[in-house]
Amino acid sequence: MPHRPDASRPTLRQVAALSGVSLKTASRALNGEPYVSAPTADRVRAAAEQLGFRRNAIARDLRAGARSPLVGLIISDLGNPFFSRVARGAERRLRAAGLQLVSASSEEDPELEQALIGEMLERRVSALLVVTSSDDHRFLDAERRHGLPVVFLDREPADIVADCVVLDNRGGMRHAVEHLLERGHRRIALVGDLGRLATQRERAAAFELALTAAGVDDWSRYVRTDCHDAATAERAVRAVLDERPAPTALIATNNLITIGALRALRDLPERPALVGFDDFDLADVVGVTVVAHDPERMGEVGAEQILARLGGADGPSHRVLLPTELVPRASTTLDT
Amino acid sequence: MPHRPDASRPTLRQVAALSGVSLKTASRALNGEPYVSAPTADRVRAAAEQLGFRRNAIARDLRAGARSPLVGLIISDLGNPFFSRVARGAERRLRAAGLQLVSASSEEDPELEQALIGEMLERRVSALLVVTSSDDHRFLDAERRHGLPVVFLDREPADIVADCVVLDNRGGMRHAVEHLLERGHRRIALVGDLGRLATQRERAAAFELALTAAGVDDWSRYVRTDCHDAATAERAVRAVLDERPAPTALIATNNLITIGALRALRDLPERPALVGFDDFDLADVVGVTVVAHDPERMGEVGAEQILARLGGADGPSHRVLLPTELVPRASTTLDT
DNA sequence: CTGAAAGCGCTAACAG
DNA sequence: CTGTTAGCGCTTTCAG
Repeated sequence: MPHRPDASRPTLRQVAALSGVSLKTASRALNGEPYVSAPTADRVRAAAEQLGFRRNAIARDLRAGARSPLVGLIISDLGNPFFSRVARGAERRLRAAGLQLVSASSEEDPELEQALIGEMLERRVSALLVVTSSDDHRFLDAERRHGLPVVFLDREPADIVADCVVLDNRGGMRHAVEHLLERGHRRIALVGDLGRLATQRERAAAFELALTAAGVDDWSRYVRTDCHDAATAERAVRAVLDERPAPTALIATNNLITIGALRALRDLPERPALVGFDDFDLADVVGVTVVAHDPERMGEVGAEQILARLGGADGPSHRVLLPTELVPRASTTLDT
Repeated sequence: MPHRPDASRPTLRQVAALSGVSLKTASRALNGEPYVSAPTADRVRAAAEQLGFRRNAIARDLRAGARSPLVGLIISDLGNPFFSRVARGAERRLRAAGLQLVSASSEEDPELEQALIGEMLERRVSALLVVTSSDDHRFLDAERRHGLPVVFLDREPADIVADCVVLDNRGGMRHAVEHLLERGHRRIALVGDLGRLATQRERAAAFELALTAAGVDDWSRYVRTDCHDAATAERAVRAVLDERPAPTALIATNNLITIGALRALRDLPERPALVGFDDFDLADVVGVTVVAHDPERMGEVGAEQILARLGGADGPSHRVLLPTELVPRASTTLDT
């Protein structure tokens, strides 16, 4: 089918002309405003139908310097199930309020993140949800002061105070460590994501704290970080298992790392215990103990904060802490 | 942080005023157009910076009846890893061409799908990528004729001829069946998705064909369809395994169904062989034979077709068939 | 190199 | 109930 570059679409003016009314009357009829007689409205609607008219939202949004009914979501990677679920939750909640989600992946690159946010600001999105990879949020703060609701998801900014929805990373990690300590493990390895991510730092700090509190002080030799995909994690796990004495248990700080760990452990005759942060689709089937939480809920709560701000809520910044739950499964309850 | 409803943003006019030039000169400077002296340009840029100016893309796009640089993607569920990967692939390819992806979930509801498409058309997206849940595409066809590039992903429309990118569903299913037949299976169960989906119908048809060709003719008693989530699939699998004589093998027609099947099979003393359509994250670890393919590639190829059409390509509709590959793993190669 | 005028398609005011 | 006028913020003519 040939693509005709600009087969011009009918405008409201043409609909008005065809139905023999003024522009404004046509506008009123199609927007279901009051003060249009039923027959007139019908005539206009018929004309619109006949011409295949579609209101031009660009023009509509421009009117009165209005913002568009779009809400931007910046995530590190749409392909990661954790983030795609966050997106789904946000989309659902926003749609119910008549807003539409526009998401973009920053690929964990602060510069790309800034560029994407810039594009969204130009598009005059009504609000922004951001899983930040950056540590400099001054320019966003300026936008916020300009009246743009911004909610940080999953990763709390260190340099500004803002609305955010984060997981109970410390509590989750503490439970994971205690769970292993209770089962007699003392040599516990930690395989983690990029050290510059807030979530990662919190989880690592809680790991250290819990072990130190239990009197374990050579924990640091079993720590590996900066694994940002399953393949890197798989190698890191193999490496840390080569330490002597070998760790008897392993904590993976997110879903991707857990997958890498499972690959590394697959063919081992004697597997260390494993706890993964983030629940995932087959965790129950594979029998992996996890620190579970609800990614969709994160998106929903973020969307709700946005809606509250758009509705005029004026209070101080609000920080929502989402709970985590340790789900014990075979990877820590069976002896290998 | 208080949300000031319309703390008006600076406009180009204000930038021009501050830098003492005309509107048009400011516009030229900020858009890097030629014919602006370097010092003038610098002055304008400084003023823009100082005011925190951001070009208003709504106004820009309106000018010249232009379309927005947005491309719409309609998928059934952003939360499904298959579709989120398709989205990622499309996003990446489009972004490289300066376009931005806007995705929305139709939740497999034809009416919602149509509403979402309508919104995108109003927003004047440059093109549309759609995983359709509907069987009526006349209105989309009208838009196509109006000059809007539309590419169907994963599911080919039955009622119109259009650009599309689909999997080799028949080939994939045939290989799955043959793989099982070669291993001596004759009683093969099929657990499938909603019967109204094109992919599902193709896969089911190929299943029937391959079995009939092999002389198996009581295949239909082992077929269960309309499972659209893991929980339903799990129940369907349990039910079909209760048939007597029981099936010795099972084919799950997509990733969600495979997950449900794995849950159903988990505690069985004697597991039937299993082949799943769609590869998934832990298929290797769990050892599930799958009909694999590349969802990101689907998104990329779709995006490329869009770009070609936007670039003026004028040929007839193009149908791209993406290959599938049978990846044998323990679920069909080990005897239980 | 720079500026003034016109207008994209629509809706908010204000008349009739 | 309906029509006219103005203008959102920007870019495109077309003159300086």
